[in-house]
Amino acid sequence: MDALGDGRYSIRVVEQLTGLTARQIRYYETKGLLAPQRTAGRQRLFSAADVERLQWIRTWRGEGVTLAAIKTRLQAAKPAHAAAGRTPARETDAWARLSRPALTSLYPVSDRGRLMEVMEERHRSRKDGDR
DNA sequence: GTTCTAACA
DNA sequence: TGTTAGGA
Repeated sequence: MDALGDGRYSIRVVEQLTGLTARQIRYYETKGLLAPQRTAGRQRLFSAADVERLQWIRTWRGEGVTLAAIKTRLQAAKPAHAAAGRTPARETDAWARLSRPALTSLYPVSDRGRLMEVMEERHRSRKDGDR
């Protein structure tokens, strides 16, 4: 039960992808850090964007950033222009700083295989020293 | 069988 | 946070 095939992931897959526990993921949602869509049965369906947000949450949390501060960063990073369906006029906003460059910095790899390895490493460190 | 919410360890 | 109860 993993890939839903259409860019949406079950919470279990998101656990593997982010190295977070389902408990944490649900908790972050209650804190308003993300709002994955739901199935009719109320099960969460995470988009790639949701996964990306969670990866940032995990990274920042590891740096000691509080959830409140992370929420602010994510809100700043949230591209209002995306919802508006147009390109942002200013490339100097938070979104521009936090998107491509930051992700590239976190995962300086271009092949999916290596990316999965990196995430797996993070997943393994979840239970111990990484906190 | 998987995920959900709520609540307690 | 982890874990479990009790449902959907």
